Amino acid sequence: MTMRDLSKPTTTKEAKPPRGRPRAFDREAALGAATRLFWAKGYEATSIADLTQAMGIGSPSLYAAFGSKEALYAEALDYYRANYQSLFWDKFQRAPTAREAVRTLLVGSAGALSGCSAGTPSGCMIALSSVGSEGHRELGAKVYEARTAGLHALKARLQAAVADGEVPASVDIDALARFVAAVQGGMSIMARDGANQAELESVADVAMTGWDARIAGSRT
Amino acid sequence: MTMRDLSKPTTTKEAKPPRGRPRAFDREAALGAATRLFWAKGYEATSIADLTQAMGIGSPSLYAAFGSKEALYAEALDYYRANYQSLFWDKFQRAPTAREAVRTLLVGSAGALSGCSAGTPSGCMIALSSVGSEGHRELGAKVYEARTAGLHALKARLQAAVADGEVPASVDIDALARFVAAVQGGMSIMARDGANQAELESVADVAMTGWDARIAGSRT
DNA sequence: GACTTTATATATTAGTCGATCCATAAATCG
DNA sequence: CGATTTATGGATCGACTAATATATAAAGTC
Repeated sequence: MTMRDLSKPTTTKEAKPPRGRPRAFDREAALGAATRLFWAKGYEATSIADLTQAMGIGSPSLYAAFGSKEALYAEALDYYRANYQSLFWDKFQRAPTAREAVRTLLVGSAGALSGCSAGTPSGCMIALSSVGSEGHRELGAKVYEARTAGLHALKARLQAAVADGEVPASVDIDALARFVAAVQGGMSIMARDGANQAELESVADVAMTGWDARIAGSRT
Repeated sequence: MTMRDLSKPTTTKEAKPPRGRPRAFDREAALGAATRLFWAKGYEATSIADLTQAMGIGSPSLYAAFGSKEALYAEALDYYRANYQSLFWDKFQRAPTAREAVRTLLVGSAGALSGCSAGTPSGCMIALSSVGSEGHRELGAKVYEARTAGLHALKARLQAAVADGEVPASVDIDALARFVAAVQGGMSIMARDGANQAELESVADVAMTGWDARIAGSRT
């Protein structure tokens, strides 16, 4: 007669616990710990021993839950995008104008990348990942896709702005999008070197000056 | 009686060959090969076996000549700066104006980072190095110094431009220098993802628009 | 020539890597 | 209850890691 009795009867899964011994750790929390470790140290430099210690589990549990180090890294990339990168990309998507979208993206990046959120490494895990150069082709392709997704989002927003009349059609959309992506990537490198939020925001500020000049200049 | 007899008598070193068996390989060439391998794969992912194969020597010769993997990487950083990075930083130093210095730096970076020079990896070895995050503190400090050296050169050139009257004193020197450094760093990330020279040059072009607007805007 | 010094090639070191085996524990099913 | 299924902890696997020991080779010095 409680709400609990009716809360999930229509969902096909999760009604019954699985057959065998239940997992003794929180899979999501362990994945989060692994993500932050990969984020801070990179793929190659992070060992299974490092991971099991940070996750608080034994290696057999790690392999049972995630399959392999590569599979764990792939899941960590998804976890990062969903739980950290989305913070400022969501604002980008919701902004009313392309200019405000880019501005909030760069300013939000300045805050997030400088490591203000306690317990998170500095810089973007995806921008700074070099797993593709280290000989892991599949993971490299996944990181590459994640990186280009940002560039495509910028291009799409700019094209929409051209359609809306916010941005003149004479603007080089690709160049402007790549410029914003490059500034954001550079901010990650500087963040890893210890740049603080104010310093990164000043970069974003200059970049917005460039944005405005580029759009104003194309009207001639 | 030949020129050779007189060419180096005043130099205290290199006159005589060293005492024992002479080295059978070209140390500089081997260092160059090691540099390009570290450059392409990063420190952690490059093994001694990879290095000895690329350098064409055995591991005892490597350790006799360079000391350790870390010492070899440190020398590779110096080799990179002297033989690759100097190509576009020299132009920066020789440019008559700060604007031309920055422009030639970014355009030169676009060419060099996109891997046009045959046989060199894409992107900047120093900008993309994550050796400091991988737990190697000394090497990380060396990479950090190399990265900040570029930023300091930019600041110094801007200050000189202010003294010359090229740039108004109201300009935020630090922000502008960091902006240029960030753009250059972002270009390295894009280069590693396969961006070609024209794409990187378009980024440099937008960045220069930002530079001009920033300086013009500060006059108000 | 004998002696010293340095470099190379082969083989090997102790340690760490990612990944598993095994025995035991903890749950559901019948 | 026994049977089945899954998870865990400890031990361990072969492969690879950075770094060396040993023996031989090639140079200068005397």
